[in-house]
Amino acid sequence: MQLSTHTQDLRQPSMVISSRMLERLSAYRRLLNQLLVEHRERIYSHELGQLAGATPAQVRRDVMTIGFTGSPARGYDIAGLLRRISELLDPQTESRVALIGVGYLGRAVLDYFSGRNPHYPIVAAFDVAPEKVGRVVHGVRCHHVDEFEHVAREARIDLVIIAVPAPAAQDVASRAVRAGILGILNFAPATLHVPSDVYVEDVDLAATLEKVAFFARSNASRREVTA
Amino acid sequence: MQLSTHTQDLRQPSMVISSRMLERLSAYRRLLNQLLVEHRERIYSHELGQLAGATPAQVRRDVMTIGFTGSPARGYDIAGLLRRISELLDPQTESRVALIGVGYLGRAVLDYFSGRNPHYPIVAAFDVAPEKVGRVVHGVRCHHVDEFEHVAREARIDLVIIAVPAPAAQDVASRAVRAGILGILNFAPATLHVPSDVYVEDVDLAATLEKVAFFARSNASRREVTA
DNA sequence: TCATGTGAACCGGTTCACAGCC
DNA sequence: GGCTGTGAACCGGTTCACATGA
Repeated sequence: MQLSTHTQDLRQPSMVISSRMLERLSAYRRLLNQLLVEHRERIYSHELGQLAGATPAQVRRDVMTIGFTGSPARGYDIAGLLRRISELLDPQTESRVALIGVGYLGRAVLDYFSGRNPHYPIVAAFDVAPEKVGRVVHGVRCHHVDEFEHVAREARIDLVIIAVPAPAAQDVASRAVRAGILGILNFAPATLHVPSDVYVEDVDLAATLEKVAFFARSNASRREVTA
Repeated sequence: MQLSTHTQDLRQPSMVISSRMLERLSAYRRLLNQLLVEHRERIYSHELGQLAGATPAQVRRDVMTIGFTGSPARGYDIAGLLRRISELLDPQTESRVALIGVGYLGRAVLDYFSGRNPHYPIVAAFDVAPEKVGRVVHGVRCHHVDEFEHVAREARIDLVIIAVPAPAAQDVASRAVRAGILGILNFAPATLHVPSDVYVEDVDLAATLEKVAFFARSNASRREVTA
């Protein structure tokens, strides 16, 4: 019999949350927060769905999956649902983040995250350029990449954001893995090869723009055909 | 009987390319390009799969879907496959892009794309800050957002990249739609409501980092359990 | 009446497994 | 033998449709 507290205390034992669903939960949370600020108290699945760009059925399914319950008469309690989602998404302990690569994109990322979400503080930055090493950018000290393992263990880094040129990406990823990090947000257009217990999320800006162009075009030709 | 050239000439009549598959095709292309530079001529599905982080079956299925054929004895011809993928992904006419929001992220995007891919030139930027309007950033002139419709029609903009604060996002998106653009790459953490023939791709950096943290954590606890 | 909760059907995408061929 | 090409099975995620309840 298991009596000690453990990480599942507040979570359904066998709840499986997919990547897609996690994105929706993020969106719901953002919207519910806004609604709460506007002193709105309750909401129906079709309203939240409309706001989040999801179907009512999907909202109900998501809410059900995370083990929250509304009432047919009054919909969902906004504050309660918000609490439940945050309980699920926010880590028990903060996840400490390092940025590798302090170019334009890296600085944008620093700016974007600095002071934004206390659950994911960026506590160190790394680069190879001598003029950047030693500097403090957006409140974060920049170290040389060669010191990564040392500094990362010291600062107890859990996650890294890779914003280096593609040819350097695998190298810094391998360093990060050696330093025991658990997850990577990769902006470099390169496929990272890491052990399967390290989670990698790729954000390829060029490919994303290509995608927009591609589907925008196919929408356009559909428009021509139907016109 | 249809004799005139039209956009389907080089494409399979009823080929359906999903979002996921498009991302893989981008990755294949990147890798094939590299291989070609290294004077490699042929490649097997399991090799390309390994490089791209896909299964051999998936590579074969993708190649089949785009109507390219290899040989069991020698695998795929790299140059030929590359040509076929580019034929599919690259637009017949360039897609002209505008950036809205010239903050850190906007500038990073400008830097990232400036001179990179001639198929998607960023030809104009927009902001509301008086000190930015009129300036030239990374080779792109910055206009006031109020002039969007006028400038966008003049410059024949097809796509916009939105990098403004969330509260301003819907407004600039609506302007863009009114100006007749076809696709939006949206970095603002807001759900954009646009007509269904406008393609929107959201990139939410905060949510993405949250996702990495979430799955990194669940990997970690799995690691503890199996350890 | 109208909304939630949910089993069941559905759908798109992935993987299997094998025929055909060098 | 080992690869490609591909129908068929499979799987996860979405949507349907209806029982239930205020």
